[in-house]
Amino acid sequence: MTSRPPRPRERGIPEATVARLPVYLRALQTLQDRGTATVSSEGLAGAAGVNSAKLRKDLSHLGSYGTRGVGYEVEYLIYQISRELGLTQDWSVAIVGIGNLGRALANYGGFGTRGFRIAALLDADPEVVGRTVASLNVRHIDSLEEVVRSKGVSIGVIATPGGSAQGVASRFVEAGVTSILNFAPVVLNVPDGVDVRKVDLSIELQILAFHAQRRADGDGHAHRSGLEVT
Amino acid sequence: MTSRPPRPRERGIPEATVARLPVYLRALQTLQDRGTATVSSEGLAGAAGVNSAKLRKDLSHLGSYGTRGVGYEVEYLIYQISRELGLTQDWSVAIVGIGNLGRALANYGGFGTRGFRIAALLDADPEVVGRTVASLNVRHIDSLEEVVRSKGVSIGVIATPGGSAQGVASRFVEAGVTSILNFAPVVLNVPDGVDVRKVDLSIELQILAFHAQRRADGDGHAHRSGLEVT
DNA sequence: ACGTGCTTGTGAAAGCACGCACAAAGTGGG
DNA sequence: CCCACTTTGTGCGTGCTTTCACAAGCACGT
Repeated sequence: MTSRPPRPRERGIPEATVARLPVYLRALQTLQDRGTATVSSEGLAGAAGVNSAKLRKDLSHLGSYGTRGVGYEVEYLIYQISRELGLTQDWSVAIVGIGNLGRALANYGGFGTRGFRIAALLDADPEVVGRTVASLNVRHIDSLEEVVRSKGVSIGVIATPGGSAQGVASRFVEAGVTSILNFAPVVLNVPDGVDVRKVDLSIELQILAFHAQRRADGDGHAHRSGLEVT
Repeated sequence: MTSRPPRPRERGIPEATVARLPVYLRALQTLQDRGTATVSSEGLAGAAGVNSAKLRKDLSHLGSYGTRGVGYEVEYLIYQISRELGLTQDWSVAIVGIGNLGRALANYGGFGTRGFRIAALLDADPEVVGRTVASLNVRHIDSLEEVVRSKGVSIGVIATPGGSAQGVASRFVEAGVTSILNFAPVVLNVPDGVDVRKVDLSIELQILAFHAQRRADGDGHAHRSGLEVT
């Protein structure tokens, strides 16, 4: 907002930082909704649940967007992080598997404020195909390739049972989708150049159980809190 | 199965390893279902999507459960990992927020084969309270404390809208729950000694978008695939 | 009984990530 | 104009993670 950034970035943001940027972004949006115009690293770090030095180092990877003695301008920083994450363009998302989880995803309107548009819902069950979910018509899985092409889908979400996941993934890849978010409890096999991220409910529970057990039998010392899925 | 483990473990499994154990466990169960009795580190690593040296080092933290020249006995290793993760005991789980996501979680029967029992479903909406979901009666959120006590709930799952999440978390903590799995898009504030893990759909999408953008504009070199949520 | 072949378990090195602590830089008051 | 105060950006030490490479160990055939 002040002047044009001299050197926007120089290729090479650490993976750990990338994983935290969305958290900062959300905290910033909350602040903006409250009418806050400026925030210090300390304040933002508190809202995001991280150390302030870590926050500053993370932000320094995108450029020098703060003002010493003052802090960061909320609106400007939102824009810079959004741009870095690629949210200034629209991403077209297709969800396969319209069970409870698929429906939850489809109805989860606020996908990081904007940047993501759910372009299609697909399922194999003839009972589900043809229904309307989140004001979208559920189409049959056989039309996956056609849908990807016509809607320009660039991100595929897999919310099917484990058994069907690999097949769907392969079809996504075949159709040219190179970003996949997998909710099915299987390890997907994809060629190089395809980016797969996995979200697994039972894995998270198992990690919690491990720490709970550790606290229970070892006992004595408490465990650090605020663990994040990074 | 052979002989009793001499030194089961010696307190201090790296966090990164703990996060991968559930993945190994699932891969092992898949192998067992196929009737495989023995597997090499190479084979298991392939099924779990990791480097075989990493797998061996991970397993070495639990003890020496392999046989050189042969590999690991599937059944025995399943038992050891389950025990380490604390899955040999039963964990009682309560889910708050029975929207689409809450229902998806409630119906997701195969919680890592076993170890987790969904003990209660809670919601604030009078429209939902009293209904039956996954053969459980949905109770009102006001009975949270009573339910935690009577059912011995040790893990709380929050699947509410963001606005209600902190309140629910505080009530869980107040009631003595020290493990929380949070699906709401907010940073929870909890005292030390409480373990919070967060699963956030839109954060995962944003990370995918970042890599996709990077591939698109920078282009040239492909990006490593098979990223996991660790 | 012994050698061959395969696989584990682990020392060592390289790479990352985190957090402290401070210099650099900007603001505002006098 | 200068000084005191605030907050950013970062150099550096520390500890964790990953990967390589190989010695140690076990099974099996002869």
